[in-house]
Amino acid sequence: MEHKTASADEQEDGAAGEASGGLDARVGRIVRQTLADQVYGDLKEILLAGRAAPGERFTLRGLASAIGTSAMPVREAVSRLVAENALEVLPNRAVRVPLMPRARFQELRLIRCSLEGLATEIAVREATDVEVAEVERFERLFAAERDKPAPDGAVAMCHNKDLHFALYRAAHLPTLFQMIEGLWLQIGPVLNLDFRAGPERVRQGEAHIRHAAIVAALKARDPEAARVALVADIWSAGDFILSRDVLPD
Amino acid sequence: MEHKTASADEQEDGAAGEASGGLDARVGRIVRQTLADQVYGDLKEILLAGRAAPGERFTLRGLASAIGTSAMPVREAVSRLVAENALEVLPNRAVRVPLMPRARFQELRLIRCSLEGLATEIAVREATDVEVAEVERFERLFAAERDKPAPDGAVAMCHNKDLHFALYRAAHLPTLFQMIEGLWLQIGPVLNLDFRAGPERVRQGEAHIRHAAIVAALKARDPEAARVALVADIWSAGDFILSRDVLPD
DNA sequence: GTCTGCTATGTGTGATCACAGATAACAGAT
DNA sequence: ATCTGTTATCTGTGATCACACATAGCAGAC
Repeated sequence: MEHKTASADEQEDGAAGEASGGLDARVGRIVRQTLADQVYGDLKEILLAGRAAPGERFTLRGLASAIGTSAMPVREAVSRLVAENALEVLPNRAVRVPLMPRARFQELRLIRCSLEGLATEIAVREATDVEVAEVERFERLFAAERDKPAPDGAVAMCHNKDLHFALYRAAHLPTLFQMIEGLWLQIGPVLNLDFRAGPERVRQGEAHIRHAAIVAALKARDPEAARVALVADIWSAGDFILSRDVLPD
Repeated sequence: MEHKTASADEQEDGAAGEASGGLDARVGRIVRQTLADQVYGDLKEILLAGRAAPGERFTLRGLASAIGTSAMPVREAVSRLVAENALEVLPNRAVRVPLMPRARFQELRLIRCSLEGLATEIAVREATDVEVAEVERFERLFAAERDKPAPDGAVAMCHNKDLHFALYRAAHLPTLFQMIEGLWLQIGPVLNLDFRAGPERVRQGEAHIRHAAIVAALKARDPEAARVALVADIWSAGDFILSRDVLPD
């Protein structure tokens, strides 16, 4: 029915009176942060940073006591992560970070190429100048880490993530961004295996070449070239991981 | 570390003894069905079938008493749906099925073209003969409903969904399929607006043309043609909804 | 009549308790 | 020594209770 009038007004504004002038305009909106949201964010960060190994198991009560809350918020956070395939519950009701069989890894790579390629194309067309500059900044940070005498894999991985995410954010498509984030949540634990493989990975890898190509295409506003470079980046990084024999099946 | 040895064995088999011969091999595995899973499935079905209007609000306790359980399983099910953007919680902590602003609808259409296009391409290459036959069957059911004197929009919509999902399932990529399902979960409530627009929508729509093209390309094993036809299907259906003025913003 | 402030009701959130089932350690038999 | 059956502990699941907060309804003042 009239779902249009039913809402869309209680979304942003709470003050029904005058819009500006008084004290009302100066107080920042308080953001509700439930405990479950907090736990969810923490687990997400752990997964994205690759600080959890595939197959690693944990318990609700253990997490709860570690954080200092009851099991309830943890339960809710885990439910969300399970819905996003970032965690899984075994038939025995045990919770763990999912394994990554080769087939699943290849499927995720395929999906990533499609979705992140799309985001890249659009970002190249829609990015503001400051967003372009930010992508370029992370590209330089990554390159700088690579050229160090003793590159730190974890730091490089972080810059890599920031570079990609800055690019995808520039597409200004929130749902697409969120879906990509969900994909990274799933591959995070294995990407970690890649970047912690040792400094030689960062050195001999072709990531910096792809990154340079992406940034060049971005500055030249060439969507197709950017997409091709990004797909090459994803694909070659995947090949490296597949070439090592760390994935089961 | 050795996450490989840590598991992958307690996944499928519970019997550690001999593989066959005894009674063990004949008993079917019991599937655990938690209450939360049940509620989750129910809500999912409601959303997919379009039996919930955008903006519609509900309460945990209300749902719980309607189903006959406590609020806890409902809470967990809602958490998952929220994580998938199929439901949303307002800052006031109210739960509702999300509104669909035009921009969001267009974004989802874009993502759908990318993901469902990918699934279609692969399905055309990977589908078995029985899967091809099943897609064709749903295509005929849809066409039959369309040619009736008084087509039923809901029935047509159901056949449409079955047709698409049978196609995507034939790609044999579980994660991709799940992501597409998540997208349909989000557009379900507005797709409903489309198909309930009246019989003339089913009649004058170009869906059946696209569907026929998809099936033809599938049988001819022409992935690119199938993808093009599918994208055209998604795009034109979206245009129809956009042309009506039911979406806010 | 309109607006302000209070009150009552209902909501989500989190804690705690009870229960079914799974894992693991252990005792006994072969 | 290996295997089997038992028991003890722990884990997820669901119910129930307590609390903070939002909304709606109502009374009072201007």
